[in-house]
Amino acid sequence: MQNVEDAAEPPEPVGRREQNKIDTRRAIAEAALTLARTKGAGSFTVDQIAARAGVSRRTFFNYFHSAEEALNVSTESFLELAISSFSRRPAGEPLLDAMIAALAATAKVQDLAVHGELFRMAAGSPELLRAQLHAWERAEARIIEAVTHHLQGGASPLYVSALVGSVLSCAKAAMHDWAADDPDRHGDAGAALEERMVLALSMLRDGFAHPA
Amino acid sequence: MQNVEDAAEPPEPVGRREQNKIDTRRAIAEAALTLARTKGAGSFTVDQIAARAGVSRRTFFNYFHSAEEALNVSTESFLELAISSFSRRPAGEPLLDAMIAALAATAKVQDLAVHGELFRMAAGSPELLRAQLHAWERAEARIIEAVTHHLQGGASPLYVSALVGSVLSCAKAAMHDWAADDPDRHGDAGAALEERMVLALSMLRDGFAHPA
DNA sequence: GCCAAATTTTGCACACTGTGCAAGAAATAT
DNA sequence: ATATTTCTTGCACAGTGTGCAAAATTTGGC
Repeated sequence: MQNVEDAAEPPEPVGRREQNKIDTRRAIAEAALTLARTKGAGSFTVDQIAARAGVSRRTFFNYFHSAEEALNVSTESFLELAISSFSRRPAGEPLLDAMIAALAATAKVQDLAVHGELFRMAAGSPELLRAQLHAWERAEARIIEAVTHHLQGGASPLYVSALVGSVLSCAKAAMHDWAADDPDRHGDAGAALEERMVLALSMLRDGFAHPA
Repeated sequence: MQNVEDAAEPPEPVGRREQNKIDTRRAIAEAALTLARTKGAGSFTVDQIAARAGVSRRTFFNYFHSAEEALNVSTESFLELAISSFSRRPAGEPLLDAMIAALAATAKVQDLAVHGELFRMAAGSPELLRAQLHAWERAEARIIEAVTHHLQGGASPLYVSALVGSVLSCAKAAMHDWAADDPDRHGDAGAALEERMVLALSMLRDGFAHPA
């Protein structure tokens, strides 16, 4: 039982400590999601999550500040991926193009069904909604920082934050619209979401001149 | 003590019941704001608010769901005003123009210093930030509804929600930028905020083509 | 393999939150 | 004046979130 990790990561010393933490985190998040599916968004307790994940109540709070935060792991990772995707765009590329490309790419990759679920759940759970909004807000702050750095002083703070906010609003609108469609209809969910992302961001680029 | 209200409102039967509720609400909100200023954003309890407002803890919860909600009365009323201002715009007016005008008008009228304060407080209090984001979200939903109604089916849901989200993001960015400036510098805060609103929304109308 | 140091988990205590309920107080209607 | 509606309050109760110190686990040196 010693060679658990000799396939993928060369310079990654994944000791048992870190691996255990990752596993625990995942177990908690999964437990929370299962409970949300079973009993509904705001209708279960931290104790239930902890029990299902096989940890103590106290340990749960070592990983998350609230039940809703545990549910949003998926949202966070989506945004995380979008950010890293953006930061890997070529330097000269126009901002909006880079953002569109990054978001569209992310829409393909991610485990999308869950996001639709979460979006819909949030409609009936204020606490969950607040947590999601907060996650987007944190992502926005990070993207603003990245873009500011990317433009190297070539734009006012107001410009950057208005731009980033608008882009994320369009992405959110796209996800909202996408999630509102009945969940498991046509085959490629990724394509459907990507299409809407591109569409919404094109509208933005147009300055919303044409009510398409 | 019988003619307490015979000066301004002709057809408004403001009974003692309603007036008391209004007063209580205001007293609670003020108490919360005072405490936030004194002890810091997340560093006081509901009991303290209730005590200072002269009501029972239970009554507090009859008016607000949380301490943060009580703090956000001001934010809510700002958005409320913006919405009603928008809905009074002439029918033929282009959407973006109407929204710009509505927000700019609201920026002048409102009791602005408090908003700056709240924005800055939110930076150090996750719970308050979430509450504010939630307030904006609720306003967004209402505006989307208003705009949809205003356009009478002439635009896709995606267009409307992307547009409204972007506009509000710009407004938020403007307030953020405005609040970040040192609080009490030049005379007319309203003008400063209005200017930024118009600026940010002009950028939006440009499709953010020029990094001004 | 075994022990010491570092880190993580856990139980416990404690202050605080948010809500249902029923009794009491205040405003309104008759 | 009194009956009725509406608001306030106290109480109970389940749940939250965090500090703290005692286990339990992992890591590294020998």
